[in-house]
Amino acid sequence: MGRPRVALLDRDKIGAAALQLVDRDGDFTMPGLARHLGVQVSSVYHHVPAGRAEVIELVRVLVSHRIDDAAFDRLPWDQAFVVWARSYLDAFSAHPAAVRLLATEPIRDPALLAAYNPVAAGLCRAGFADDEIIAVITAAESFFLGAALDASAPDIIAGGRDEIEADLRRALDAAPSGPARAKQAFDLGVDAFVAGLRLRLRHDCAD
Amino acid sequence: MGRPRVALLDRDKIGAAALQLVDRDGDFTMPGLARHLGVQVSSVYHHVPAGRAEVIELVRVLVSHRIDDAAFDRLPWDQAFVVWARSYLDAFSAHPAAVRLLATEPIRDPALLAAYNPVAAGLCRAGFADDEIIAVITAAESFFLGAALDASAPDIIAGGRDEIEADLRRALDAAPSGPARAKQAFDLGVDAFVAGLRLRLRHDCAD
DNA sequence: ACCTGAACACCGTTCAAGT
DNA sequence: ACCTGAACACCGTTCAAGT
Repeated sequence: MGRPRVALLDRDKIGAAALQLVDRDGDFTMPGLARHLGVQVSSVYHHVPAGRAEVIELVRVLVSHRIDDAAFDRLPWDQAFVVWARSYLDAFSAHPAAVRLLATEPIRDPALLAAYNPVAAGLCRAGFADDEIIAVITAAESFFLGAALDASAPDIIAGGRDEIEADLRRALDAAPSGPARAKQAFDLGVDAFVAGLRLRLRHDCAD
Repeated sequence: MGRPRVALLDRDKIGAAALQLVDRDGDFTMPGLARHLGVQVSSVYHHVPAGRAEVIELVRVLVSHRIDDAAFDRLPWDQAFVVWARSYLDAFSAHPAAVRLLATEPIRDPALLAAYNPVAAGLCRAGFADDEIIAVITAAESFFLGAALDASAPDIIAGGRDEIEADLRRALDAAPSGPARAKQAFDLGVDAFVAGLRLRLRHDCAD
């Protein structure tokens, strides 16, 4: 067939198709992606020279798109932080299977780094020390990612409770089940983390 | 050759060999694992019917072995929490490549669940509400896992700073580099989280 | 530049066959 | 029970060849 008069493929189509497959099947393969696009595998590689890893980065951009870090420009830092956290979990929870794909692949797109601008600016205005801001962002994101992985994981198999003792059993029985479990843990974590940061900010001022 | 007079393989050897390969190569394959053990692939499957996923669980047990949750039996909860957190990160940092393997695979071994007994008991004695204890543990572990992933990730590519604005740039310049970066973020996160939990505990008592 | 078609080395898993 | 040897379907990636 050779070169078509209008290009059949572009990076946007490839990323969107990959995300679609991940949402549907929990994963994607390069041949499966090509099939889904009605094209040969080698055609995909022409638009995505780094192969599968690059496709995963395209998926990352699509999934990360809904993260709202602009709240730092219009709200006090602690309220903005909660909005940021929620939007982060929401963005990843909308594509549970994608989380496992994105968690282990290092971020390649430097443009995604720029998304932390409003966060850094907000934390700076809040009074965090210059040499602590990256640590705050990193710790927050570590928690967000871990929570997203937790939320995307299949429910804990409560079977085989033989070795579980009283305290843990009572805690397990009292805990909510289903999606509410992950949500409670996330809200508690965000709440505790922000409260801890608030305290740290106050102590810094006292110095 | 048929059945040997003494069994060549057992689950311990398989797990240890897999972890060794992961530490050396960053990953393992079933054929590579068999080769490393001087055996045919099908022999491995005889000891590990669920295949690769089961081998990963063997690796998880080996890596998780050094997590010290017994501190909750001998220290105040907040001090024990810090010991637990540190040992968790240390255990995973000793096998950085294994983290990516373990993060995405759901935990299958119910015996690993029993390891939370001392944690649950300690948090219960500390005064946390029954229906909050699992949330505290889950939030903590989400953060630990996210931090372990962060620590095992290759260093951020600081190149292409075109889109990075002043605040973020100043924060990046002031932040430590190398392993110290992940460590600072982890310590700050643990500190803030524990401080937030302490506050929550105090509020509960005031009710 | 953009796509096809065919190929390569390799993967996870299975299964009949041996002792 | 425990291991061998061979096979299956499939994967990620590459490359010459077409227009």
